[in-house]
Parts: sequence; structure tokens; C-alpha cells
Amino acid sequence: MTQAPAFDQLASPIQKWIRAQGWGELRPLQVRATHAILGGEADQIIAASTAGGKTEAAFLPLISQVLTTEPRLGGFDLLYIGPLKALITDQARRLAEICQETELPVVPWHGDIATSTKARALKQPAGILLITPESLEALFIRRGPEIPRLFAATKAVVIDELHTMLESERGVQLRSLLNRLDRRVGRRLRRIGLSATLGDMALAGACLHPDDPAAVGQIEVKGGGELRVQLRGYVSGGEKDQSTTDAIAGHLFQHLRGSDNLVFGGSRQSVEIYADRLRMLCESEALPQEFYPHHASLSRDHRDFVEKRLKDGRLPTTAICSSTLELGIDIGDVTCVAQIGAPFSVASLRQRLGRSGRRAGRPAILRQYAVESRLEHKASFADQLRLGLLRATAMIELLIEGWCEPPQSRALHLSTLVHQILSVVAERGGIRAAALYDLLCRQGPFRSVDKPLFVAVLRAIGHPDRALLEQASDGLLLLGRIGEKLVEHHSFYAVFQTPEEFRILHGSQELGTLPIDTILAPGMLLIFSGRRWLVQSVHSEDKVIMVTSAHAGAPPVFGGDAGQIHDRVIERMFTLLSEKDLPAWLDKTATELLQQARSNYARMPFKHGVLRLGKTTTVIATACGTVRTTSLALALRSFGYQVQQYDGFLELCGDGDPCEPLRALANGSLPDLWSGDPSLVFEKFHPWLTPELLQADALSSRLDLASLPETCRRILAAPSL
DNA sequence: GACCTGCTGCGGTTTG
Repeated sequence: MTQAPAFDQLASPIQKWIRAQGWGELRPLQVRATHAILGGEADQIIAASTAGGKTEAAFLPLISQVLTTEPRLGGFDLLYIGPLKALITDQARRLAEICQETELPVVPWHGDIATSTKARALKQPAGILLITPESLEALFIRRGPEIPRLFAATKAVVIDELHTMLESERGVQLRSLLNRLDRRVGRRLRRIGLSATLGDMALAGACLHPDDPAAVGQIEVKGGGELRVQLRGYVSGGEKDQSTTDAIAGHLFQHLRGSDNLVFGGSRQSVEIYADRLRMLCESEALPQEFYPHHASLSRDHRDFVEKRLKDGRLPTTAICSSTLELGIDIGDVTCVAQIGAPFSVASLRQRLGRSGRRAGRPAILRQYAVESRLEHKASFADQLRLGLLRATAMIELLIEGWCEPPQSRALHLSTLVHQILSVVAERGGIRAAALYDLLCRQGPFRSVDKPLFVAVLRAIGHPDRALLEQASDGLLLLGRIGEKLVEHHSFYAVFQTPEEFRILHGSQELGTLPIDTILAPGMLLIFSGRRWLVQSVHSEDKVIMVTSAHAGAPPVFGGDAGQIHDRVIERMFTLLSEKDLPAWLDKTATELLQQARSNYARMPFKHGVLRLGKTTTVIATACGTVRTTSLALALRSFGYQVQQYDGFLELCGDGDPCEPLRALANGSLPDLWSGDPSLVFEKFHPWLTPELLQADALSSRLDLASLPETCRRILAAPSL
């Protein structure tokens, strides 16, 4: 059977639009997507680099399908889910252009959209609805009875930036909402996922269609372009006048000036420091400004300004940014991506690099900067092993090999489960426990939650002290006193936690916000928005900090949490320590630092994976990632040791031979992980769970008790150095 | 030892 050319399968208004674009032909990705979408009913994953035309690949055939279906029923024809408001606004503009010659309305829907627009869309739902997971959540809670009317005729759900929606809290929430949507309209809505960064297409397919992952079609166009990498090493605390910060800023200034670039600073504080240095370098050379900071504490106005400058491409622009510019609206091609300090995951490094070298014939360029401290006489083992440089090197090697972290699927997500329980009860007004379990755990995303665990969660949040839920005499679950309050407030819709923030005002101008846990007092100095400021007053009630311009500054302190490094990254760091090869992309200093780390490691008298340093101090090479290393750290604490954690290593302080607890654990003895009363409240609804449930949740995601014997056996069997 | 994401409905008043 011969297939009609993709173009001929599209509806005529779409063909007209394509001709008006002056496209000679459809791209291979769009041809394949058109055949797959119009030729069957299967879910699809469309994966290609940022500028690969994924949006058109999905929507040209989907809109064609809508236009050629008769009769058109009421309700939205297509549903698009986007993780960012800015992305929704941007995509709505593009889709409105495509739909210009059709009758299809394009409806962006998020917190910044006027209520009148939403009211109109609810009255006459049609066309393409573009919405955030949170606003969809709000529709369920506020407009529960109308859901079938709104989505009865919807042909497909397009999920943009699918990789951010896999096993994250938001991803589980979205999958739960889509499952609830399917149940309400009485059929399964087809799902189309779009992404630039998917490490494992099969795992992503399992997230999209857990009942039949093999049925998910995969349309992938690999970048395959040239990648140029350099890792530059720097040593801080040296005798030279120039600080490493100045040296890196100078190098960035020299190599990035005159083109568009992204510099990922690692933390907002470091973003501010580098933006400040680069601004001063421009000033001292009497050059126009082209380096701008970009992070979430800066005002939307400032961020829009930087994004627009990058996108329009007329003036050379380098954004010094945090992960704000890792995904989101199309900012055009950048010449190079720089990363200061080791990244936390290969996946995010890959996503960042995807912003460079997207035009044909132009390489993607990654400039990695690693700072290590000068080794003093009694340097710590961690400094001697150059762990930051080692991690950056390991991650770049894995990136080049095409690997990135897979989604973690064993997590219970109990905080998100509580959220969805409250949401379903609010939507329905009341529901029986068995029906709730079916909806969320049997059919929905909480499949690792068994019945006894589910009942324990219901009991916890139904306890009179917590009062999220209560049970009527006929058994129906209803919202409790506190549950009612939580669901009523608009802050309920997001499943993730956010700290409260202070607004920073310079006169009447808002510069941005800082987390409330920052310690700031009048008279203190800070660098913010790339400039220096003096704190004039702090108003706790209005959450406002007034500042004036200053000439000298100390950087503000931002809060934060620890990241999770994957086992595979740490394993590669140990390989790097013991082998002899030197990656060609290390500069002279980085090469010296790596060789130094190797010779220092070889000189450390490790007996198997254990190094005794003095009478009470011991270093253990766990050689595994954050989850397993943290599990061992907690276990050893229960044996009375003080434990400090590093990448792939633990430093123990305490009496006795630590090999004894290691042997006991290797033989399967169960430690009391909770003896030191570790904090287990990380997520939004954790405060309403019991200690037992918090422990179960932690064991499913942040800890791995089952791995302990094997971890300890490997440490005890490691070759001695 | 870090970063990011999101947000409704109602009632009263004013204006064309």
C-alpha cells in the first residue's frame, strides 16, 4: 500500500499556511509525525532539539484531523499542557497563526489570563486549550461537573517538555489529572508527548501509557551535530593577585563578547557575582553592556528584557543564568553554553547544551569551568581528590556517550497522593474509599501504593488533629475542617512547595524577590540584579526590603537543598581516578588537577574501601550515588558515628573500627535509620503524614535500605590501594 | 551541596 505524501494528508487551510511560510517541504520529523498521527490512534512521543519544529509536527496533523471531522461536537478539540506560563503564551501565538485560516479558537489559560477570557471559553468551549497542570487542577476543583462538557470531544492531549513531567511531583499530578479526565469523559484521550531531552524513550513511553508502553510510537530525530567541549581548571587561594572569579569572568568576557551565549552560574549568588564582574569589565573598557543576570528572584520585567534581547538577536547578549533558561520559550540559537562548577545531573547539562549549535553547520559548544582550592599542608581528602572537577569530567564523558539519568519510578509520592485525594473529594463532593483507591492507585499513577498503605494515608489525614478528611456515617469521605480551608485557597493547585519571599524595592522600582529565610538587616550590602545595593529597611509584615544604590557589596545568601547525584556518575568518577587516559578536552590546569587527584588517590592507603585517618577519623569510599551513600550515612550514624557526606565518600568520626558495622550491614543486619531523628518533611503535604508514612516515602525515593548489604559488601571487597 | 515551576471566585462599584 502506498501512502499519500504527508503534505497531501493535511487539511487545506493547513496546506495554505505551510505555503505562506515559504517552506519548500515539510521536515522529516513533521512528515513522520503526520503519518503516525493521521495513520493510527497510538500515543506518540516526538523528540527533537529545541528548534526542530516539534510543535508543528504535532499540531499540523492534529488540527487537520479536527478540521476534517464531521460533525464537530461541542467542547475543546485539542488540549495542550505546558509547564510554563511564558511557554503557553508563546505557543498560543504560534498556534493562532497556524489557525488563522480556520474557525478554530486558540485559548491560552493560566493564572495571568483575564477571567473574562476564561469565562468566554467556558461558555463556548472549542478549538485548542493551552493550560498549565495547576490551572487544569483548578478546573477539576472549581468546575468539576462541567468537565465532561468541556472535554467530551477532545481528540488528543499534547504534553510539552515531557521530560519535566515524568517522575517529578508535577508529572505525577499531571498523570493523575489525565487519568481522572479519561474516566470523566469515558474514554482514553490520546497522548502526544514533546521533548528535546529523553534519556530513555521506552521509560518515557511507560509514563505516557503505563498499561501499554509498547504501543507508544516514537518519532525521534537525533541532533548528531558536532560538539566542542573544553573543561578549564582553576585553582583558588593562590598567591597571584587575580582571584579565580576574576580569571573566569575575564575568560568569559574575552570569548563570549560579541555573540549570544548562556552562562549557567550554578546558584543565584554566583549568577549575581559573575554578572557584576562582567558588567564592570564592560564599563571599564567603555563598551556597551551585553551581560545580564537572569534567575527566578529577578522581576518578570527584567527577565523579559533579557529573553527578548536574546531572541531578537540584533544586539550581542550573554545571559548569566540559573536553571531559569534551561527550558522554556524559544530564545533563538546561542553560540556557546558555559557551565560554572559541576552540574547536578547529566540530563540538565544536556538540556542546557541543547540551546547551542542548533543551526545547520554550527557546532554546539560547551565551556565547563571547574574551581578547586589550592592544597594546603593538611588539605582534606575531598580537596585532594578534586571531587568537583572529577564530577564535571564524569558528567561530560557520560554526556558525550549519550547517557542521561532515567526517571526514577519506585517513589510512592505520598505528598502528591494526599493532594490528589483532597482534589478528588473536592471535585466530587464526596467519594467512597474503594472508589478513590481504584481511581488514584489502580488506574492512576500511584500504582506502588497498596491498599494497606492507602488506608494508612487516609487514617493519617482523617485524624481529628489533622482534619484534612472526615468520613460521613454512610462511609462517604468528605473534606475535613482543615482540608476544606486548604482546597479553598488558590495556593492549593500546585503540588510543589515554595518558600515565602521578600520583595526588594529601590524607591518604587521592584528589583525582584528573595526567599524569606534570608538574614538581612539595615546596613547590610548585597549584589542583586547585577548591581550593588545597601539595605535601608526590612518590613517583615509587607515582606518588603527597601534598598539604595551602593558601591561595594557582599553577595546575598540564598537558601537551597542538596541535589541527588546518580550512581552511574559516581562510578565514572572512580573510574576516572583509577585509569590513566586523559580526555583531550581538559585544559592544562584541569589536566594537572586530574593527575594530582589520581596520584593523591593512589597514595591514600585505602584498605579495601576504608581509609583510617588518625585515631577517630575514617573515610569510606562508597563509590555510589547520593541515595545509597545517604542510606549508609544514616545507618552508620545509628552505630554512634558522626558522618559527613561527599560525592561517593563518607567521612566518619567516632571510636571503634567502622569495619565492624560495615560487616554487620553486609550480612543483612537491619540498622535503625531513624535513630538520629532526621528531617523527613520535604514536600508540600508531608506535614500531615505520620512518621511511619514519612519514613516509607523517604525509603521509596531518597533512601534505599535494600541496597545497604550490597553497598557494604562492595566496600569490603574493594581492592586495597 | 541548587535550581525551577504555579494560583480562583465573588461582590461591589463605575462607566458607556
